[in-house]
Amino acid sequence: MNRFQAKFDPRVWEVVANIPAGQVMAYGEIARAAGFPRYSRMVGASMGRCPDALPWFRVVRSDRTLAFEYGSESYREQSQLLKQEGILFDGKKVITADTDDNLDKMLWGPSD
DNA sequence: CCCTTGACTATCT
DNA sequence: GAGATAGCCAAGG
Repeated sequence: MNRFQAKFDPRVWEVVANIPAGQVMAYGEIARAAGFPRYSRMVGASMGRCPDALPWFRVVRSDRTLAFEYGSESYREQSQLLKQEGILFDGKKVITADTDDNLDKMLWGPSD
């Protein structure tokens, strides 16, 4: 087991694994959904060592840009995978079916 | 124990 | 809208 399994990870794993295809989620959103409101950086740190099974490419920044440097190899890999999921790009930003807050409701139900 | 670093975020200029 | 700042938590040197 790698460092991914440290402390809070199991929930993060679940949340990330449950991101629907064609949708993306921000680090902070994942952290919050997993029950760790301020752990966006920890999520990112863990994602860096995540197993292949995790759909890491569905994880983006809060502004919906990719976390990698624009044009880098990782960036292109992620963008390509996202495109395969049907996600389009608006320059550096990904375009999803809607905003990420509806994803929150998809996962946890319309609580409001 | 102090400092740096990191797939972050919100806020201010 | 882009760049700079401050807050944030954990891990490693």
